[in-house]
Amino acid sequence: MPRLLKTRFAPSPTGLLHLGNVRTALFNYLLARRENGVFLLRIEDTDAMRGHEKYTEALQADLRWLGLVWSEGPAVGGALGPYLQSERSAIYQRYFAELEANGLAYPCFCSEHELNIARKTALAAGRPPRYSGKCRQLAPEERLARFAAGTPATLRFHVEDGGRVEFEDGVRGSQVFETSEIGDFIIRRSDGTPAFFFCNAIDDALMEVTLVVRGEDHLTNTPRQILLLQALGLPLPAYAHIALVVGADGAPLSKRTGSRSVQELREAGFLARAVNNYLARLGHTYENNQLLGLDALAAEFSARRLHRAPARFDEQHLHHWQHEAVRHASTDELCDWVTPAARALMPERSRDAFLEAVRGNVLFPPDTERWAKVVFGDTLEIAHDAHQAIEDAGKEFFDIARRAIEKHGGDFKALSGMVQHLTGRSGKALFQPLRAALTGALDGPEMARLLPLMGEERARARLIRWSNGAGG
RNA sequence: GACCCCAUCGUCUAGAGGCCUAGGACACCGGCCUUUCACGCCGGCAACACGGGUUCGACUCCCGUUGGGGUCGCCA
Repeated sequence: MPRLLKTRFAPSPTGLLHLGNVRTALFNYLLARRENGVFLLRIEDTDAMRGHEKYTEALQADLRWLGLVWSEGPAVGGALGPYLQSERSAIYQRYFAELEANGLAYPCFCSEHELNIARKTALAAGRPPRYSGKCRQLAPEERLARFAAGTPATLRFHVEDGGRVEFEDGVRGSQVFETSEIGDFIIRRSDGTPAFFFCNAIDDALMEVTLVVRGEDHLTNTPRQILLLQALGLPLPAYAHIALVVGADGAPLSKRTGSRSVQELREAGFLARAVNNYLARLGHTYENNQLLGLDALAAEFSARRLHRAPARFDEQHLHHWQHEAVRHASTDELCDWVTPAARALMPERSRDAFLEAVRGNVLFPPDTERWAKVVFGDTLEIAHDAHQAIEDAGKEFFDIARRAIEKHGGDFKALSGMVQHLTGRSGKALFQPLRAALTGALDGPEMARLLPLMGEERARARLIRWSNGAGG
């Protein structure tokens, strides 16, 4: 009988969520959703660093913004909580005690400094930088003496040499690791807090997570967690390690290579649907090239369709999905999305028509504001090339244009037709100066849609400005 | 350094031995639409990292080389 699929996202609130993080969250969400399973959120705030509450809140806001709702975790609860690791100390203590009682873990008195030196010497000598196991040999009385002296101690999990750990990775296939390559690792820090390898694995088991989808950076750490879980007799989840996202230069994602936090993307005006569509296709493939909603994204998501090589972040692709998202957004959505200044400029009754007119030509809210100013604003900025086009057309041209607008109002086709007829100009020579004087630019949305929104008075004034002034 | 993972157009990718004259998307270029530009629509350019095998046949399998990524933390 197959267990209900339960995936999880277990971020550490040490900073804002970025593209790589949130992609992992998305994949977990999509998998759970496709199977009607559970998507769980757990906050790994063990080091209790300052500011973590701020980030805990921020990460939940980011997830909600993207629509990646969790059905178990902080804020929504669940039977297997608490879902903040900082509230689970008592649980961890039990397992530490069990491990120690069974002789599977031992206190280590080596100082950080000492360990660093050992690691460096090992590396320099071409040996693997693995813990020597020094404190494992300590006699009981020696341990007692150190404790009595107040020497700080960590707790190490003992990994026996000569074994092997095998598991099936959901995206990489079967994996085999020798235990001799692992070494004893720390599961409790000297300040008593649990280390990542430990609480992460324990919680997955205790919270009944059935599938762990995480970055490839955890692949070679997986055998440690399996060993731990086996030592404790806890159930093992299935694992799937996804390739990491790298920057345009192929190096790990950094601010330098365009990696931005989800918060920054949202503030820049990216639409959640654009981010989701981009991320779901980064290292994964869909037959459908249309903009998809989360449910459609989930329906065709498959771990088998995940590419195993690191994927490069490409801003152009993100922009493509942003363009699609803007194109398909409802006018209500767009109205919420534009800048407050643009919103203030748009008259209620021409709001929808305006948004429909410009949506194909805008990517971000400031772009919309630009057109709102052009269409509804009183002053007009004229770009250099536009100014040139106006001058080239000459004053007589605008005398005629003025008369045309007085006759035809917001009917751009009739207006331009009349100007063509009376000036003999057509094509570029006809439309560019008209567009330049009316909008201050040589490119933009269809004039036939902008002019009626602009209103006859505003348009007329803009044409008169370049004419001989007669009839002002 | 050891171990692990990976390698198809510039980028994201399809491809599970003959369906490949290597398909799609983004970008780019061209055309159409629009009496202008943009939007939209249509089309084009463009890749199997290299070297050995295995096979009647290799993008697909094996080995090596090169390149990239990851892990080996009292970070998660």
